[in-house]
Amino acid sequence: MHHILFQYFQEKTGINEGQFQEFSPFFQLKQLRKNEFLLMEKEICRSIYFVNQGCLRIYSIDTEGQEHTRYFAFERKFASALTSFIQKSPSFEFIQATENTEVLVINYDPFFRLVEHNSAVNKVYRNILENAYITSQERIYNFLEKNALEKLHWLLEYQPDIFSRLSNQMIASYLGITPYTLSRLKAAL
Amino acid sequence: MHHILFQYFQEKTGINEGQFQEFSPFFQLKQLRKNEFLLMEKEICRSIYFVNQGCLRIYSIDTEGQEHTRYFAFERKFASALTSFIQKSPSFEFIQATENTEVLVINYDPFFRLVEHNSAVNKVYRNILENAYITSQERIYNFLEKNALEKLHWLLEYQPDIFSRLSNQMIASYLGITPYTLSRLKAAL
DNA sequence: ATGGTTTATTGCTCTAGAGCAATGTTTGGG
DNA sequence: CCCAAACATTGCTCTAGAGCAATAAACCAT
Repeated sequence: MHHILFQYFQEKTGINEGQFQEFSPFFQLKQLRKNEFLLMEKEICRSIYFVNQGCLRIYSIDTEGQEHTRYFAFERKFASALTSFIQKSPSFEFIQATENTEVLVINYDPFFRLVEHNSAVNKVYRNILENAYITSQERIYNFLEKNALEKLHWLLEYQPDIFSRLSNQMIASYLGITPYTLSRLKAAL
Repeated sequence: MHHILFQYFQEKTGINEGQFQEFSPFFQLKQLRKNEFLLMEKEICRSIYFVNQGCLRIYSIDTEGQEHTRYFAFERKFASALTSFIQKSPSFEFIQATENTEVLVINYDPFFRLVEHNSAVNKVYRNILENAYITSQERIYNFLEKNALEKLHWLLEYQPDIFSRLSNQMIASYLGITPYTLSRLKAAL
């Protein structure tokens, strides 16, 4: 069950199975049922998750009760409420499984010990941060520069699979528009 | 002139002056006049900059000609078009000095050699990435959850110094609103 | 299959903020 | 110190998309 994670590390760092096994026991398997939460708002996020199968949704709820989805982590993706995890601060984000999901979990202390002392984990963490940043930038510029229709086109082009696995409500909250607007735009496509 | 950078490294990693001098020659001093560019759109960003004195503005121009400012790097901050720098891809961002500015420059190859082989630089790079991500998130949630007036209040609270050093046009482009709206809101405060 | 709950669609109204134009104010180079 | 160019303010109009309400469709547990 660590096989997918090994592949991931191999691609990113070129390590072999022996080197992988030095730290793989720190990643523990966890099964989640649809809608189960890994993290609630205000809790400190103490783990990073690697999705073997399924999907995690990371979102926040603003003062008006609006949900804002930041990220959908599908297979072979790491996910965490990174700001909370890094700073050990209360999270403003929720992490929830959108379907039955299998994840590998690693906790803060072993993770950062490995970041300091294992060059493969160091490199993968750097890679996670780099990708988190780049994804985040892409999102900002999509919000700034695109209107609702352009955002929808962007999503259709770059993440079309999202439409078959997630509800319109979730997609709308990801695009930063209302489900009403999303519905109208889809009808007019 | 590397003194401020040494302080920065000392705070973040606890290294001493001897350890700092092992890599500090890779950072070279550069003087910029007001409005001078460090990077134009479509160029590949091949350096990271540390601001000794002054301010760098990182911004993009969208298809409608609108400027969007992502970041103001004041004293003691690192700045780069990170996405371009990391991926060696053409930048969609500009980097420009908003006033006469003194920076320390380090280029891609020596930088990443140091990231791999010098634990202080590795740690500082991780820290740059973590902060870049956290800042970026903060910005996304500010855009999603706040209206124009709330964004202005947020800026007044957390970065009030910006108002005395930068034009309203730049501030508006940072908040994602028009200068008209900013002007009206300020008048009504 | 069947009924009840959740989710999606669509007509209608309303508003925050964009954009233009005209005017006033600041700034810095000669 | 002065004047041109850049920058800021403000009245007015317009629009993308929010929000509500009513209806239709999809989903799920028994």
